[in-house]
Amino acid sequence: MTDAPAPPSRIERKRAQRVAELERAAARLFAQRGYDRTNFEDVAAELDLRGPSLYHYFSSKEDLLRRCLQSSSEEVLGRLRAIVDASGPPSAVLRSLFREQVLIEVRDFPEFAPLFLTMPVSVPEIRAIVLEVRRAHAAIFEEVAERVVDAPGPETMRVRMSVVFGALAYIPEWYDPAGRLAPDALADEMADTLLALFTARG
Amino acid sequence: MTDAPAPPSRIERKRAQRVAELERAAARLFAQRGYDRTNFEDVAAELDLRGPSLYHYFSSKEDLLRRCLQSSSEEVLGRLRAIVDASGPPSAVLRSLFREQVLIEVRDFPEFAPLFLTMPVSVPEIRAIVLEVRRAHAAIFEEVAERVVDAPGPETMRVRMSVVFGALAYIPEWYDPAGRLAPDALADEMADTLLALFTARG
Amino acid sequence: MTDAPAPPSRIERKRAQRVAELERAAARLFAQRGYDRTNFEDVAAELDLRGPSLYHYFSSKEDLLRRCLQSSSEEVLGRLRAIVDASGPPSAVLRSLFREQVLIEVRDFPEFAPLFLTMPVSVPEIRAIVLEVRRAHAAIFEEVAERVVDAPGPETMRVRMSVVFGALAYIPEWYDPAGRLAPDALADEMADTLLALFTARG
Amino acid sequence: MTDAPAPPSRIERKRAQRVAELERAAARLFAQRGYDRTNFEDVAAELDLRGPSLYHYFSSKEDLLRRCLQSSSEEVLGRLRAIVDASGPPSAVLRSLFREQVLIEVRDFPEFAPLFLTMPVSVPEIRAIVLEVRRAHAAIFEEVAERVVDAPGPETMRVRMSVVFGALAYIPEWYDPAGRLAPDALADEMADTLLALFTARG
DNA sequence: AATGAATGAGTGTTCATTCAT
DNA sequence: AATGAATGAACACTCATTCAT
Repeated sequence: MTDAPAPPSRIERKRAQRVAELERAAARLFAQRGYDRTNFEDVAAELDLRGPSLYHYFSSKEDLLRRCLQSSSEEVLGRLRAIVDASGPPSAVLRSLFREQVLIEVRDFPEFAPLFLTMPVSVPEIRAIVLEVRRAHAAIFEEVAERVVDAPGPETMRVRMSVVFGALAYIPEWYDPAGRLAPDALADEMADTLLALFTARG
Repeated sequence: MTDAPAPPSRIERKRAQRVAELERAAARLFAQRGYDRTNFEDVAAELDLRGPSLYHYFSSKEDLLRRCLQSSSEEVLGRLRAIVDASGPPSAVLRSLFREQVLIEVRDFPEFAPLFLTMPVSVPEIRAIVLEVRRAHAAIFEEVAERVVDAPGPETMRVRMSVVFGALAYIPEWYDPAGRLAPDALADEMADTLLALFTARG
Repeated sequence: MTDAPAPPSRIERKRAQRVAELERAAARLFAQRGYDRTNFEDVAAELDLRGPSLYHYFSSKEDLLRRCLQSSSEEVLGRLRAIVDASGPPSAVLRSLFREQVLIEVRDFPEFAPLFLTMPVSVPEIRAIVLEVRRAHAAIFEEVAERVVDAPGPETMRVRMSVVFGALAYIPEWYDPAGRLAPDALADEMADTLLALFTARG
Repeated sequence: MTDAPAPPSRIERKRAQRVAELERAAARLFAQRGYDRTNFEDVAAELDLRGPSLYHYFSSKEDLLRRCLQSSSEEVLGRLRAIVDASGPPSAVLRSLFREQVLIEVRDFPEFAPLFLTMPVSVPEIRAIVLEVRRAHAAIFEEVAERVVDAPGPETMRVRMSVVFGALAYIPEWYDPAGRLAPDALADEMADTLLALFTARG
């Protein structure tokens, strides 16, 4: 009864690509300057457009941010869940999660990661979205972490997880991809360091 | 050359107190809403004043933020340096630093800590101040940390320090002072966890 | 000198019909929301078109309104003049005019009547058109009315005519075609009431 | 327990006067151009101010209109009710109401009357206010009119009242205060004409 | 004929800042 | 010291209009 999902026409593909470009540009500016200090004119200028043109693709500034968050979170959470689904000893899975998260932040989605990690969002409705994504993100790590460690107290566990998330969130603030530490090396080093929080003798 | 420091008159003391109150109120709002979403009218309202009255105490909004940062950073860095100056084995000093930092964040300066840690500052000049304070803050920890650990590579050290700072910066984002974990307990737990990064067998 | 009026081709007829549909849709929205709050996108949507498509039929928004006014005023004025042209005692003609005007407003052209009567037009050029139509419209009634009444002073006449036009213009504001009073009954009642202004003993 | 109503200070009186001036200026423009075509800049310019300055007195454009409606409707309805309260034969009271209404429109509140009578309001919330005032306004006339006339059918009554309100609402559209007909003369003429709708032999 | 894309002009609104009182 | 008044700058958003396809 429902229409078969029509293959995207050439015009739809072009539009989708434009939206993706705009989201990337917007995410970069949002992360750099914060949501409030980022205006439509500047986002549009990144693609040689004028501000009001963005309204052909996004219904409002809030909508623009929402879509940045949504499309990137889907991708990121998908990748992390794929790792969890692959079998293996829990500690190996956890280490892979750490590595993947680092690579996501510094190599694959450097524009989007700060949106969830550090960008302050004053609009309450969007703040809720960010928190929800963070919760889903945290749940992935916590589920695996609990299978690695032999049950410390719940508060101890919470503190250790906070160290993990704090450390991961902090990466974009200090890591310089042009520096001596390659993304892969950072991923390994960080993964080992964080894994030790759960496997080392306390 | 300079005037002898005259003892502060009663009026001057009153003014200094007012400034301190305003700084605290402003810091609270800055941390809650971000710098851009915080306006003079609302800061002034916290002390039953109107917006323009703040110009008797601060020359601009930027100046207000700068002074919030300055007065709190002086206090915080002073307390941390005092711990370093007290003698003791490096690992004990490092642990005390961690504890102190946690207590500063959650018990003694909950209003000010987010200013350095998470508040996004788009004004470049102030961003520089924040970065400078962070650098001084980090230096205190790094100096001690280097005496604790038996020289891993510099990149390893950098990653570990980033875990420390990330974890410490993340605390205000998740810690609920009204929850089961008392500030002192959090301080101990966090101190132990972070110290293990440097003392545990790698 | 002019081209012989070629018979309208099928395409031309289709186009004329489309124009008429668009005018009716536009008139409805203009009357409902006012000229300023009515946009091309919404007018076009009534015929499952997009905004810019209207430029195939109208050269501007102002032109659209102008044509709404023109085509409806031609029809309306034509019908009223036809009544005047039919012979009969002046009071009977005047009564018929009142009836016809009421039926035009509530039954035959409910979309267009408010355009002349109540829609505010801020665009000066169009305001002039509306006023011109109103003048032609008024002239029809005044010519007959003057033959009915035995010459009261010109100011008295003017006041009475203003009552007539005011009352007629007010109808779309209060009359509910779905209510107890059928269009024909309203037309009779209103015609009698207005006619009494000119025939009753003063 | 409650504070005695403090006498308005000099500064409060000045502000109230300013608000009244702004309301009058705004009403004039709203009536002339309609709500949508009237912008803050132009309203402010009437008092040699700039647009944003109006936000010291009105919280929004909608608020400005709302206050125009409120303050004028209070005054107008008060004056009409005072006439009803004064004793006298119903037909004399009704005639006085008609006179007063005419004088309100053309002499005392020429700026405000069109707001209720002819200005189209697209903002639904304000439309409701206008309708509510119109209802209260109509109720005053209807109550007296019903005591004048010896019970025609309800529909006849409704039509006659619609003629009254239509005629009264139409006045600002055609009456020229600089013309031959003085406000008082118009008031008398109109009052007699409208009264005849209820007293003349049908 | 129809429209997706784009834009310039215009507008309501916020707010840091100035100044006279 | 405090503030009411005022404003310029900035910005989100709307919309009629143009144009290439």
